Amino acid sequence: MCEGLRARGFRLTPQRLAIVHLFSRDGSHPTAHDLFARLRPAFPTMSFATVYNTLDALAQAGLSSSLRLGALSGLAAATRFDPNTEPHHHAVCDRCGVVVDLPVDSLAAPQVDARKVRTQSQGFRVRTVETIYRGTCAGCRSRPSLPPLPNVTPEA
Amino acid sequence: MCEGLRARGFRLTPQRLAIVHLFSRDGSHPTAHDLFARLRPAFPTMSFATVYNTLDALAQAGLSSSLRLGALSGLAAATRFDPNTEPHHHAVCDRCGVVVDLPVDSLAAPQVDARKVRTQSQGFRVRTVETIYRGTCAGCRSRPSLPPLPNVTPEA
DNA sequence: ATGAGTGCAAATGCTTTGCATCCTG
DNA sequence: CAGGATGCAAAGCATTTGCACTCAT
Repeated sequence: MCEGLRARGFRLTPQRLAIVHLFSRDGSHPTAHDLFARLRPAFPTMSFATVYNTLDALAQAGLSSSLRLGALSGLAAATRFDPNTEPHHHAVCDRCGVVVDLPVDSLAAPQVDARKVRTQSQGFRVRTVETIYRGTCAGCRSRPSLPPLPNVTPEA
Repeated sequence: MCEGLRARGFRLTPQRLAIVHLFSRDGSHPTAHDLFARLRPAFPTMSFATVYNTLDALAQAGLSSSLRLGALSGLAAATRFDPNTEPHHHAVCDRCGVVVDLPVDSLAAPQVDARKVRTQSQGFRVRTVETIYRGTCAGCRSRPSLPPLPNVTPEA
């Protein structure tokens, strides 16, 4: 992932290396705050600007994408970031907020070649397709009642 | 739509009637600010709280849904609201931000019964499916270069 | 009349920005 | 050693909330 940044002309600072190291192995779709919180111990002077800046650099290099899933209750909806560059869907748990990646063939309705489809009556040229499945994850289903629901990002 | 609100026990105030009247005929997926701006001339004292409150009431009555599509550039991503309660997809133009509804059968990949599918390895029980096609709309494709791109909500 | 709804303003939370300083390439 | 990157704090926005007042039912 670092090579990708370097190839694009981005400088590899210690902060970026740390962010990339953490983010690239993180399948939890962390928010900028999540990453920031985990980096602060090692980089007490780290700022949000740097986290966002690096995430943006990764996006420019095609090494990450962002997800806006909306809030669960009245909380503000933070952008979540995803290092998975393979085509995939997302499943979001309504209760605990966990987000899991789904390979494109794991459901009955694959998104296949819709990318090139030009939607008939509207003249749209489609470039990307994004499918979100909302429901309840296994953990929350087996749990008796709905727990207090902390601030997203479970099983961190 | 008003009946739906009344049936749910919501009071029909002049403000709500105006919001519902405007919103129910609006296929542009307006933001709260869009509606507010169009209502202010007739209701100089209208507040955002009332707009959000009414949109929330409509959502509770199952008469509208919300869309979080993310910002086009660095702007904050406003929630867009949709009075269309039929199952449908959304196509979003990367350039001008326009959002159009797509009937479920207008593309090769229908979302059909995925609602009841339990995604294999993850144990998720899926309740809703949401598909977003991103690309370029007919108008922007025919336009020579990329125009300055004002603050979303084109052809209002 | 009674409590849901309204309006206002302040608060909240995420994200961006300006600018002086730092440090990678 | 030049310009991209960082850190800090303040600014921006969308959205929510508290509270006193109003009005639909």
